[in-house]
Amino acid sequence: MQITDRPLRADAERNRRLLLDAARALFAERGLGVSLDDIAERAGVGVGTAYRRFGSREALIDALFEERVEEVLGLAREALAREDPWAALKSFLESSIALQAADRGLKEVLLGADGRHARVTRIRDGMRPLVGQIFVRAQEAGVLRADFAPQDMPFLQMMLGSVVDASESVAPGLWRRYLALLLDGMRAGGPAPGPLDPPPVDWGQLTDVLACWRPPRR
Amino acid sequence: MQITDRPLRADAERNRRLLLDAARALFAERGLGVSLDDIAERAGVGVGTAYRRFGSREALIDALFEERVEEVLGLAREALAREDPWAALKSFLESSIALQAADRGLKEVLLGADGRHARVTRIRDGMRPLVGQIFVRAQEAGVLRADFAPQDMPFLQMMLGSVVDASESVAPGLWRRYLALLLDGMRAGGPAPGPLDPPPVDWGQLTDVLACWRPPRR
DNA sequence: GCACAAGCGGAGACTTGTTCTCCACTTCTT
DNA sequence: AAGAAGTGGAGAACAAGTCTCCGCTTGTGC
Repeated sequence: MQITDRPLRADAERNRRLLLDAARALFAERGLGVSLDDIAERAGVGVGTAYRRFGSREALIDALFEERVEEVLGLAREALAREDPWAALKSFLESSIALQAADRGLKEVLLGADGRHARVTRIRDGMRPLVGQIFVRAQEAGVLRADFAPQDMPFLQMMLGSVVDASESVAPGLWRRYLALLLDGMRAGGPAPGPLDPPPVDWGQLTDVLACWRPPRR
Repeated sequence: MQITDRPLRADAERNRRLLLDAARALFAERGLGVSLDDIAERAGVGVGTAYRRFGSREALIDALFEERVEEVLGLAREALAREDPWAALKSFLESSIALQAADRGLKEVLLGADGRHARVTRIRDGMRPLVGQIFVRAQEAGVLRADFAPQDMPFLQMMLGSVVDASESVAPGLWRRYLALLLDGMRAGGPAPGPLDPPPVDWGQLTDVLACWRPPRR
């Protein structure tokens, strides 16, 4: 474990960056489950180097996601900045799922496999009031059904996340179809729902999707 | 591997049943991932016995789920027997998710982790026309939105399945809330949606749910 | 340039968790 | 009572990960 803050030698610093970059790419594409060995290989350095630099996979994850907390909170703030309360809700859901679809690792950090961890509670605490505000505003404007609650948010993420996981490689963006469906269910009053945007997958694609569906761990 | 069909000795037959029963219980509660060793332990017999009787975990799974295909198809037929096309759709969704919630192993077989397998295609082929009929009937009656398709069905199962997995131990039946939401999104015309039936989880429960959420395998 | 602390690579020890084998022993069956 | 059938469970074989160790290499300061 590296503790001192004496500056690293130039080559060591370069390797640190290579590792961080490799980790970011691998976490994004395969989730937090990737081994430090895999990351080291991708970075083109030995495993030993990876362990000397970060001590453990956990520490590397912390180093990586530290910087991204703000990015996520930013999406909520951006959504809140919109005039129209419904558009705010919609854009928040859309952008946060898109972020999750683009980065499996981030999704796993946010949904909190391992909720005890500080990195999770930090994000969650920052998020809660913002999400609350988005919801309340939409409900006061009468566009979001009154029996909906901010606690429902993570479940929407979960549901759409499961579609992302299953279908992203076969029909990327299919999740938007089900987001549209959910939004129609969440809408109170207002105009008739628009058409379900991405069309459904065809039977062949469906077979492919199900062929690589995997049950959740444990 | 047991191939001959000469009748088993009485004690061997009894052990076979014990194993099947133990497997059924364990698959239901923990999914297809349980090891044959675990099953043998639960059954109160040695591992050797389990392997002599079934040859492999796969063979045991086949033996077990063989008999349940009909049970699942039965749900669809039962739903189709209903007068009201919307009630048929609703009850089919409800009963099939309830079945999945009660039996993780069955869910994994149906959603097809391992779609190449014969047991899956059998169910799927039997299911397709029935689901198609339920959908078409609801659409012709003008109660199901026209841009919905039978291929959407497995994704509904997936989405609700992810809620089941995450929340069943903390807030059993919470999935009904999101089923109600989805149904409201799927409905065309007709009466205003009823209230979202189970209320949302509270913040404490949500923390518990997220604390044991696990990302999908691989 | 040279000395040497800092850093490196990656084989392999260790861990955990499976699947499956083997065979001395026990139990049914006739 | 004999012997065929069946049993249990230690442990071999494998898989996939985490992390250590140490001989060799390299950047840095003088």
